[in-house]
Amino acid sequence: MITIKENKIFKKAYYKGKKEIAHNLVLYYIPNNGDTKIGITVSKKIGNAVTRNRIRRLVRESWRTFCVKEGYDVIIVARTAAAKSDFYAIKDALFDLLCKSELILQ
RNA sequence: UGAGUAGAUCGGGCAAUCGCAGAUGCAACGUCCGAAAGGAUGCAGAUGAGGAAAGUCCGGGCUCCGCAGGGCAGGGUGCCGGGUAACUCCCGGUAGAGGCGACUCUCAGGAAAGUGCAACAGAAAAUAAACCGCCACUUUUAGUGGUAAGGGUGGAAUAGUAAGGUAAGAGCUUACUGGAAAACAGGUAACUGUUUUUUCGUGUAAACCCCACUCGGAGCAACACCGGAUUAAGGAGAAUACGUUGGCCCGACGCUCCUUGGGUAGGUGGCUUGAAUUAUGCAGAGAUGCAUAAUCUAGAUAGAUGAUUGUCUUAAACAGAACCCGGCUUACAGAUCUGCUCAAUUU
RNA sequence: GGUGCCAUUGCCAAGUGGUAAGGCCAAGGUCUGCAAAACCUUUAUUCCCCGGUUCAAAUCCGGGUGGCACCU
Repeated sequence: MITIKENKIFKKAYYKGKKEIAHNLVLYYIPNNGDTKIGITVSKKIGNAVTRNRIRRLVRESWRTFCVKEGYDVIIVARTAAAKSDFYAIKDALFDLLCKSELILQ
């Protein structure tokens, strides 16, 4: 799993990329010419450090179970409802988003 | 048994599968990224967030500011003694307040060194004073003098109660109580007790201030090293000037400094062996100190602990290390243990 | 991670212990044929919250909450 570290790519995906929305997650994606990278954003509005860490881990664990097409920058933003979601809710939401955006393989 | 009070400990456990992090060992000495410094990549078994990691309210280590120097200004602390690396911390005591009690709480120096303030009300708010009243005298719907007992105001009115005394009164006198001072005794001290003397000028210092002690500034985004890139334009000063030591002056040190614009801002160290943890013993009333033995117990850099299943008593509260320690404060479901107090009952 | 600042009416804000100025907005009135302008009147009661000092706290002291800025 390769993560996005530059602020440039985040901004580029927000302004130029496409997006899909679920009730607790938002997915931005934009094609690049390399490996698929993932960036996870959980803002301070959602909760304290423990809550934010937990959401990030759940998203990362869900991402690990899916096979995704090569050549995209993908950014996942957590919404306020994600603080009360358990693992299965986040996994289902992420699956829906990946199906809608046609990034998922199989 | 119930109610309370003080203190201590824990803060989900175990097993299986998948996944993450750095270090160690083995393998490899290659491949990939990069201008370089350097980084990534295989396998293994162990290890991997807290009592508050939080707030950043104090104190210290560490690093830099040449040394960390002097003075002024400014800040902090404030009953006494002790502990500590240090402290707005802790322990023991004193005084005051609360509670039947165990016990708890307290920013607890000085108001007679000086300055200020005390709105409204009230006669008067501080070198006392005289509105009503009381008493005496007179020129009698009033004035002069005496008076602090009584009235009313206020948070606060020059100590309170009783008796004597007086024209009326007054610590004017006496007794008791309160305060202050002195002597003696006890205590390291704060202070306590006894005796004597004295009628005894309010409150506020979390107002300025005084006294005693104490504090240089900044913070790991500090700082050091390696490598790279850029160095253009304008301005100031040249020893009675400028800059640094983030308030000022002295002292010390240095020769460059400032403004605007552009470019580059990558990596490594700092980083975890420490006022460390555990156990035992000794000293002490306690905080704590000393000695011996054993142990190594996160170190990331967009930031590592998660998911699933089973099981146990319950899908556990508050909550995530970021240089490191000692405290304080704040948040917190629940569980366990110990000392003590009060009430009821039984023996 | 560290450092600093702020919170007062709907908005902008003044206020160095004695009961909260001013402007804008709003509401009502006067004026006008109707408006605007002008003039008059009204609107803080938990001064972000909790405790303390004081006779008395928006103000002084301690703790908390929320917001903002800077250091990369």
